Amino acid sequence: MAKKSNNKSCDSTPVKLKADPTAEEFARLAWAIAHPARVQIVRLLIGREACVCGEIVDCLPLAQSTVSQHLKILKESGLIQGEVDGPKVCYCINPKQLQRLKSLVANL
Amino acid sequence: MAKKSNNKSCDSTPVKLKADPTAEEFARLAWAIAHPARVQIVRLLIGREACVCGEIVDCLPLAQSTVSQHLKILKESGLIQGEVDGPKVCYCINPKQLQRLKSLVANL
DNA sequence: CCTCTATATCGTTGATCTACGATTTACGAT
DNA sequence: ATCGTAAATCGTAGATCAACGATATAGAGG
Repeated sequence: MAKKSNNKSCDSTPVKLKADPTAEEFARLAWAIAHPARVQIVRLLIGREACVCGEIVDCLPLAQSTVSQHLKILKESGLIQGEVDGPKVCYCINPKQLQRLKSLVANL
Repeated sequence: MAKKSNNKSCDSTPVKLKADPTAEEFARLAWAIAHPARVQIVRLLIGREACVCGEIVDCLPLAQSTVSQHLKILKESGLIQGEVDGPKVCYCINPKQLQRLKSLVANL
């Protein structure tokens, strides 16, 4: 292929950046925590090791169904895990995925 | 066991968590970078010191107006800065705000 | 079985995002 | 003054989010 007459490359990339899987993973994780309620939930779980869903609901000024939605989003991102404990559900941080997020941000 | 009629505190917080300014700042910054295109823009600027808007557009598979929108979002978050350079605009990272993001995530 | 509690899911509403083409604005050069 | 280029903004359409109340589900206990 002929070189472009006007070299409009960025860095050493000759063409447009394709969908970068790392960028997408980064964006997915960043988005999961990109809401004040979810930041608070994550912080709460980091500080408590584990927490029953009802306690989380009591800590936030949101309806139970809304909190449940946020928990679902965090769970889908892998940042937290939920474990059924009788009629309740106990949530905790997933240290591995949290570390992944920290690593991605630290290496920016 | 009597129902904990009023003691529904999490941790040592006696009542519902109010809107936490730090959580909101965190969410705002995380949200700014919570899109693959914005991740790529930030990475590009970190690796290049500075970059003219047109080069960024050429690096992404998006229309110029869309890239301009993403740049605006990043600029509003403080993560990047734009400086007019003749008819062009030169963007660069704002190291202070990037450090703020890193610090918030690292201290999770 | 029935009931109570805890949680998830459904359905809806309004707000916000994302993308684009078209237009406008700003600046340098002719 | 006019033109051309670079960038921002406008206007719009479709998708997704965030919040809620209502409802469904699952397990514990009477």
